[in-house]
Amino acid sequence: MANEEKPVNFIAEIIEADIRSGKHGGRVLTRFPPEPNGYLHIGHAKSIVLNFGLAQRYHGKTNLRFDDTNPTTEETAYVESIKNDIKWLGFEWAEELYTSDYFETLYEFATKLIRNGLAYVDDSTAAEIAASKGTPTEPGKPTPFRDRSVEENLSLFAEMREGKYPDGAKVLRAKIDLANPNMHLRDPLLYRIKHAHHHRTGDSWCIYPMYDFAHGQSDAIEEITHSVCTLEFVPHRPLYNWLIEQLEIYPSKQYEFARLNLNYTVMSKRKLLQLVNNNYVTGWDDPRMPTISGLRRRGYTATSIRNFCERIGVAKRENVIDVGLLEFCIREDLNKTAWRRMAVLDPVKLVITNYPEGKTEHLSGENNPEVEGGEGERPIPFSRELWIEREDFMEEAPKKFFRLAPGLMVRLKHAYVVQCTDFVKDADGRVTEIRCTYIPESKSGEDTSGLKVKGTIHWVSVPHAKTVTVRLYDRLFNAENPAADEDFTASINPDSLQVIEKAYVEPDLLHAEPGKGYQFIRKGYFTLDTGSTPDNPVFNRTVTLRDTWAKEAQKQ
RNA sequence: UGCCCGAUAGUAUAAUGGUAGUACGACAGAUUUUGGUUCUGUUUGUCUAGGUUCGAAUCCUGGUCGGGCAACCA
Repeated sequence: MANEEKPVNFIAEIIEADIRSGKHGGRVLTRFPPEPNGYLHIGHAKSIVLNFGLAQRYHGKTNLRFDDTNPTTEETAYVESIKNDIKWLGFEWAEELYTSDYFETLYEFATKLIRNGLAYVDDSTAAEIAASKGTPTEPGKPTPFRDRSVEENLSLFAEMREGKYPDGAKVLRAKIDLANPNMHLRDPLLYRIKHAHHHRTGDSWCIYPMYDFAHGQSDAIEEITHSVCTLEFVPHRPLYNWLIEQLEIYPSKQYEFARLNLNYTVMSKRKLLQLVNNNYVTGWDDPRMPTISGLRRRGYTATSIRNFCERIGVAKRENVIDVGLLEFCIREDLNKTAWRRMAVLDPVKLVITNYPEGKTEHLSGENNPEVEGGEGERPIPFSRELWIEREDFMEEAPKKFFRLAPGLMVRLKHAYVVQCTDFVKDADGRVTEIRCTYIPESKSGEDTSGLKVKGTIHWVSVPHAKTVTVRLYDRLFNAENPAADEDFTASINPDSLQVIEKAYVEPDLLHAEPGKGYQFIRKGYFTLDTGSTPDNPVFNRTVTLRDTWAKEAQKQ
């Protein structure tokens, strides 16, 4: 067996059984078959991790196959984004393939069915065909074209290909069973006429195969052993098998699992496209989108997404995963890898009255306390005037408030312990300045003060502070299941983006690298936005830190 | 009122006829120069009614509930 651990899910079990029994000669070849009509989202990531992961685990391979049979919605730009996302997630496909590469073969397959009396050209309109299919409880009836001769069907189908007919004039249908309780077996459509420009085949075709006459056939052509798809294709499986059998091609097998649903978001490409087109977001890669590119821009790592996909499991039961699990996964990864930096998002000035004016000390702080050695240190300038977070001061402190208030002491991270002596308010009652004294012998690393303070706060030296833009993202929807509403845009969160034009950060943050995660101490994880420039650095908040104090404060 | 799929803690997911476990969450505590991290503990579950069996989450039957299936989309 490929490895000693027990199978990770029911599909892995099937594969192991197949390997044991020698089916497919013990070979494992899966495929990931996106349609290039949109960007990949986190639901696709589940499928990618499943398909590529299964192949890796059992020493097989995975093909990337673009299911491009509908030229009116598909574009090369989508192809590029999809390839980029899969690579970024850390997977390598064996072959890059396109269903459109098989158009000629597929056409031959269709003529074989016709020759065997198993397919016919139908001149009925879409409405007529729909009506003649019956309903789930009533059988369908044949249309007047069902019993055309093989010769007539053959020449008509050839004429369809030649472009003799306009869109919708004729279709090719399989001749199966109009009374079958499975609607998909009631003479399904195989080919339709579409005089449309295809992103790869250009204008060489004006008839295009339907999904059911392309997918299984492509699987067979590639000799895919395990064709893994989502639950909505379960009723297609009998048709999948029927066509493979009649065509006498490689017996690929289809297996279905439940797609990923995440609460507080939408996952259908149609809805995501709507968010883009109606400018609810800035694009497919808006950091609030559940797309791979959006998550990446938000600061999610490939590792965290892969871990998430493994942790949610694979089964056939409908499921809704709590977005909190995704957040757990990114925090888990970034906690171990992100370099710590200090940034003040909502500043108020703190003056250390007993610290010499004009003096600067160069303190230092480790980059990553989670790693032995801290991955080195960066210098942090310290002076008499500092920016601190407005929420870290209260005129009157409630119980268990371990921050600043008159008389209270806190440690300034990587620096000294200070005690609040006084504060200044303006005419509107807004605090404009907090005054403290510092304890010189409490310096970090050489503290001889013996003081034990409950709280530590972050800060940035006023004269050394750099200014950056910070974008605070929150969930895009307030409803747990936005798609359940008649209009899913009704529950869009109006506060899903808060822009801070001027946040103060420690100078070293100007050396931030694109694609790297940073923890703004006590505030959350951030990453440089793709639109960031050296002149105007922009940081996106990936996720906040867990905040048990916020919960406590709410109780009070 | 046809066919198909499913039902295990709040959410997911394991247990493949033999002690219902794991993760996230929640709650409590310890540690902490991040109210972060880490550690410890607690909490909550087999849809229902029968049947088979020494023994059923697992097998069988009925029911209930949820989802899917009729696009010239995939």
